[in-house]
Amino acid sequence: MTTRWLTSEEQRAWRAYIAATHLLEDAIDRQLQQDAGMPHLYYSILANLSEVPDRQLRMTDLAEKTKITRSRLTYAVSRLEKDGLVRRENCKWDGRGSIAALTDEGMAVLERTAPGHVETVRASLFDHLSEEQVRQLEEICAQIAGALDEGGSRPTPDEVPWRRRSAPPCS
Amino acid sequence: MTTRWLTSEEQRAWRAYIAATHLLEDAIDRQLQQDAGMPHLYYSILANLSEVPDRQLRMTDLAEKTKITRSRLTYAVSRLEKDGLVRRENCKWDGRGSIAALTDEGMAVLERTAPGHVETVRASLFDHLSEEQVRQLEEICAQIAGALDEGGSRPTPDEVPWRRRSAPPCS
DNA sequence: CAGGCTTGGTTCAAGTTTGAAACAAACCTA
DNA sequence: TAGGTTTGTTTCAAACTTGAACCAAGCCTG
Repeated sequence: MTTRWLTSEEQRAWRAYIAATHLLEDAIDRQLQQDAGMPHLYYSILANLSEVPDRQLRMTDLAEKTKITRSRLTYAVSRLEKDGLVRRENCKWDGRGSIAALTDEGMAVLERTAPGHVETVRASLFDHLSEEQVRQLEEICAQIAGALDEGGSRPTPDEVPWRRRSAPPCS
Repeated sequence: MTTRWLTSEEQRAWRAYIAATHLLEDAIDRQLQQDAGMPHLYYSILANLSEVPDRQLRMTDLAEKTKITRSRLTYAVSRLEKDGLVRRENCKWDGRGSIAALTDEGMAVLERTAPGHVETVRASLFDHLSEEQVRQLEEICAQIAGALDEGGSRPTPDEVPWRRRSAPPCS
């Protein structure tokens, strides 16, 4: 089949998307590196842990939540562990498993740096969008994520007792 | 001032955004790494060069267009040069300047791999959005990029004769 | 036109990411 | 229950990114 090239409308959207994501990523990373001494991804890991019961998660679940590869997560958690913000434990129910748990210090860092982070997200993103656009953005991103996430997002196994999931709060 | 936390609407949008951008980036990178042997950024560099008069650009202009840092660009161009896809030249008008020029081989690689890339962008992104949403996405991203790009996007100096700019085509 | 500031690029070390391979525990299935 | 497959995680080397120096070449201003 001959290539379905992008329409000029799509091209503009794609280019704007690339530019916006690069710039936004840079802004967020720069601020967090400054104020929390870690890149955004690492902050996200802490944030995700903080919102879950017992503030701990199995590596694979954490990778799934943050949409990153396992090896990337392993590296990140190792660094965070070295910094004392996360502790690794063995999974009691599954000898293969490994659990990342937020330490008190990790929680403290999170609490201390969250305001600055949120402020940056606001200043970089939401301050420039109308409420309507925020809704549109969510819808658009949810659709994209949903489509690309097949296989990763198999239905939550609530019937499996030892694998709790939880509800979402912050960044 | 007390922190303006995100509303739950904003939180959902932010999380969806993070997920979507991670997943999309991964999908695009994976495909290009497979089929073109280079990550998306490197492909973008070639693409940007291909669309500009004479298929060459000063490093700083190229960095500006792709929204990346100069040092990142230096590294990338070095690799592309090693691969024979880009050639470096000295800027005739400015002794400090350095120019990256797309080689014929670079152009060939681009032409060979563009269809697969476009197809992936389509399959990963546009196929999941309505025309209306594409417009919304562009508007949203343009606003974000515009806001974050101050200082980088000083008015195009058309009055400077030796620094041509040009119109945009593909990815 | 000398000294100093600015601009365009590169370099370097430290940190991060990638993807494939290695391991080990758990889960079959005959 | 032995052997083979799947699943959870780490490891390793190669590639990439970061940010702070650094080096030149232009651009003042006195």
